[in-house]
Amino acid sequence: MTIQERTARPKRAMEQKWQTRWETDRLYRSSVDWNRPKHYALTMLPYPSGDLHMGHWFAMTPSDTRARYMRMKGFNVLFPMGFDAFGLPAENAAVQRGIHPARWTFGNIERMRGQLRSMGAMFDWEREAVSCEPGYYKWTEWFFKKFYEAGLAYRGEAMVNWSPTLQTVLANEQVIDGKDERTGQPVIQKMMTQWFFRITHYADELLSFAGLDWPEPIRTMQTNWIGRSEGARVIFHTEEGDPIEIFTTRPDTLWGATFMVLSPEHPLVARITGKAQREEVEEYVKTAARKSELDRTSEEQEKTGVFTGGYAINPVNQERIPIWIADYVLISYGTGAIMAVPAHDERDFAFARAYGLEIRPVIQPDDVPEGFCETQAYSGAGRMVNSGRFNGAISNGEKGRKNPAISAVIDWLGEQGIGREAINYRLRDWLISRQRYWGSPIPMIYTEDGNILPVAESDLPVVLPEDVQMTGVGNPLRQHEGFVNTTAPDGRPALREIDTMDTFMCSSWYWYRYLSPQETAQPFSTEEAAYWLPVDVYTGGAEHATMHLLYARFFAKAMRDIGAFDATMAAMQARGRNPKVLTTGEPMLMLRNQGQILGEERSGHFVRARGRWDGANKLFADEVEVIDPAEVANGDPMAVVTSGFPTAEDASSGVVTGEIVKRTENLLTIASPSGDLKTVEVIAGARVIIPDIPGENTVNQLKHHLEIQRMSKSKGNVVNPDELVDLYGADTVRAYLMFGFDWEKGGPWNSQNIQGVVRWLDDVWEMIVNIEVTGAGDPAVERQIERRVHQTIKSVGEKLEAFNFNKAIAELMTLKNDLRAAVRDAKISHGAFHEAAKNMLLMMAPFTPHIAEELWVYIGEAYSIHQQAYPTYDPAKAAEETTTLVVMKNGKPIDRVEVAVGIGEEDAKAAALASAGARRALDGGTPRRVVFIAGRGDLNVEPKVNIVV
RNA sequence: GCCGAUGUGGUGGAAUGGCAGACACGAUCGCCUCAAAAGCGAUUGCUCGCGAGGGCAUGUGGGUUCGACUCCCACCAUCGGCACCA
Repeated sequence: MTIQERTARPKRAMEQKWQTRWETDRLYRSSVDWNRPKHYALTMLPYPSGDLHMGHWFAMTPSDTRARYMRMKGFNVLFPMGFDAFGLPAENAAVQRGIHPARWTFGNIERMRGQLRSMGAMFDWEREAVSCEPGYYKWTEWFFKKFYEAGLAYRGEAMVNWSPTLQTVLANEQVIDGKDERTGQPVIQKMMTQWFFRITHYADELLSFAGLDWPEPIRTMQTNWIGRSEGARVIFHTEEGDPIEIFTTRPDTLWGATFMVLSPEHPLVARITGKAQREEVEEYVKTAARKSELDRTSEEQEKTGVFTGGYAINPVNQERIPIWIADYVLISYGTGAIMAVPAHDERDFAFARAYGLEIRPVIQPDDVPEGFCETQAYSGAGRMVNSGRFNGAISNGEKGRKNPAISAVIDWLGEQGIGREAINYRLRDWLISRQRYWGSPIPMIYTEDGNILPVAESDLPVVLPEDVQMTGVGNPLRQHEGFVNTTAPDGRPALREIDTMDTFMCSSWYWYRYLSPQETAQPFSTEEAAYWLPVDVYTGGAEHATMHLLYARFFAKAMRDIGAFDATMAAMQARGRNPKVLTTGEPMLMLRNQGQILGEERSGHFVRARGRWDGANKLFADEVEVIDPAEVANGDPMAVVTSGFPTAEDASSGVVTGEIVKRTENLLTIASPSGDLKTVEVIAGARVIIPDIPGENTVNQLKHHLEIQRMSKSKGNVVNPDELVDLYGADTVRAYLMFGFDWEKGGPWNSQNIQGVVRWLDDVWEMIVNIEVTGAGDPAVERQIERRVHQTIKSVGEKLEAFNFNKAIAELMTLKNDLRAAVRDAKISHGAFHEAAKNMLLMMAPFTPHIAEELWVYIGEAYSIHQQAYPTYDPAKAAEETTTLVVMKNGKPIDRVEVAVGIGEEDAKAAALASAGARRALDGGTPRRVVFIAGRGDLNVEPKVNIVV
């Protein structure tokens, strides 16, 4: 070994050199090649919010690593990228800063393109798609039109958050505590006619995940979201004869219905309300309109409701029962009305108790005495009672037809013409209308004589006009006459639909557009689709579990049913590929979710603020002094700030001490040693002393405490990837994100731990570039290195396939440690070292593509490393000769014995019992039992012997 | 509230029911240096013991098992989603 003159590991310049070269060589352009197996790797596309943040790197670079690995394993890989570019933040920017949504969006996209390139990912930029470009949203509109023509889109009523002040609809996130977040004015719930997609048509199909490798929790969440329940629809009538349809999963309890409850929005409410109750009912309806659905259905809420004065007739026994309204019944679920059976339903029970309504048991459990319904509802099995002809029928606690009582009652309801068997879903149809400007137009027109017609295909896209006034009041499209006024096919004037589409619509089909983003004749190219579809692996955040991923599945099924895949399937057939992968209507075969990167915890400045008290909790400060952490001897800054003051918050002293937990401009919130929060207003011209920062200090330099929470600009806890890339290089940032976290879990950012991957890459560089390996080498050490290389080839591959990026890098670090020890001890020849280094670089290439390429070329191998195959695992070379037999006493290890791999049960037990640890533990006695656990040579699992005493 | 997940050293995290803490960060000590940083070497879950060697430890409390971070039951805490943020 010879130490040469050291060359420091280059970072940004070297990385940019390779990025340019790869781009020039079109290394990552992917094209159809029927002679090679394809792999479509997709990662969720970003919303162009301004800057790429750590979360994007965390989502995309591991996905890139896995895509690169698949490429080295021989797949023809497609790994595209684009922008989900319509949405609310662009409108907010327009209203708040007067910048046009389009300019804001495209400016951000341009910026983010550059940031995405710095990752060194293998994105095929020729396939980039941007959802707010007419070439893209033409097809979003086209899908709407096709769905409409297929009966999958319709007009219906839905509640919106209506701001009377702004004359506009607000998003849920814009409503805080029932008030508009911007103006603080009240927001009401209002019914509005809007466009829906009939996703419920596919409810049953969406419950099937056959052939999909999706995480179990996601499948469970989707199943619960769809919420299929079996039961019956039953028609009650008011005394006046108006029908009220209800859905129940418990028709066997119909005889226990002692009242009905309508949702406050139910259309019959006004009709049945009696004169005496009118005022109270109207007041209640108004109050309910101010509440969110979440509040209304919360079990913690006190059940509220009012009597309408009306009565209904129970069709099974002709009983007259009162009709109430209550906000725990939602108009959007079932029929918006329920029969209330307080004896056998928790919520009905709580309501009946609160308003003194009758509770009548109709299911009698076998082993519980009479009066069992006095303290809580009973929802278990039993015999029907108080139910006329059905008395004695067994209700076995099962749902639907599996319950004999329910089954018998359903049949009887049908015979009597009172009701029928029915299935209800919690899933609601997809409301796609948005009363916003920055979205894809809905290609529909309204004629003078009241017809609603789709825009002709030749007239698509309906282009979003650019010359609008964004004021935050009203809908800008309504005020745009050139947009609103159009002509019907018969030449007469007509009005355009001014609602635009939910942005989930744009993101429900983008992976098809990636196939051919320049295509003008159809949404995607048939030839590309026949080769690449479906997506093989989709990665993204688990927060999209239900909505985006259900919409994506719905879209694929709807596309299938309108024939959008017919040509593609024919082309597949012609190529000898089974088109069945498209007939299932499933867009992605495999799904994996990453966790979230959170902000790093940071303590705030510990300060002494001096000034004048204004009441007990507020101080006007003319001086704020930060305690220098370096001066804190015992590590407790709180003790230092309080020292020297008799009482820290002594009213006469005019001093507040403690940690800044929050700062808004010149208002500080300070947590005092006792834990009390004090407000300190730093007056203009106050002296601010921060020892760390030389010169004159200002209040804006004071740091407040940061909790571990989502990174966001407003919280001031954003870690900027660009700065880290400048400092360490993209390889290091990529590797750290993959090594420092469990990818599926995420976690708080830690700026210290990145040193681990810095040293890893430094060591690899040092070993290959700065040390000349000479000498003969030690055959035993060289054999051991070869063994470790092959074990690592296997484990890194397995771990990457399983998305265990942190474990894969740990394996690579371990291999580096072993190789470095061999080099340091001069136990390896140049040839053996070269072979090991070559394999190690090939394994590193997917993770750290730039340094791998640089060193690959440095050791004299042919460019590019990214066109090489992943090394082949040789079990013979990986095999161990000996292994450690673990001797245990009652499951706890007490000794270890070196034995041959594959040792048999008898030999292992004998060796274990002969060990020093076993003799000590047994102390001459005999074990009660001896258990042998065989080793697994292929998995490097050691054999064990458990001695039970 | 409902649905889903998570909980392991000072920190990030490893462990098909079979050696808990791999791989790292940090810390401590030593080497190098005029010094510092970097680098190199060693130690590092807690605890009793001079030592050999014990005991205790995976959110809490139970259970199953020769053996439980892992499986089951109950509870606590935290995170994601709840239909107009994306």
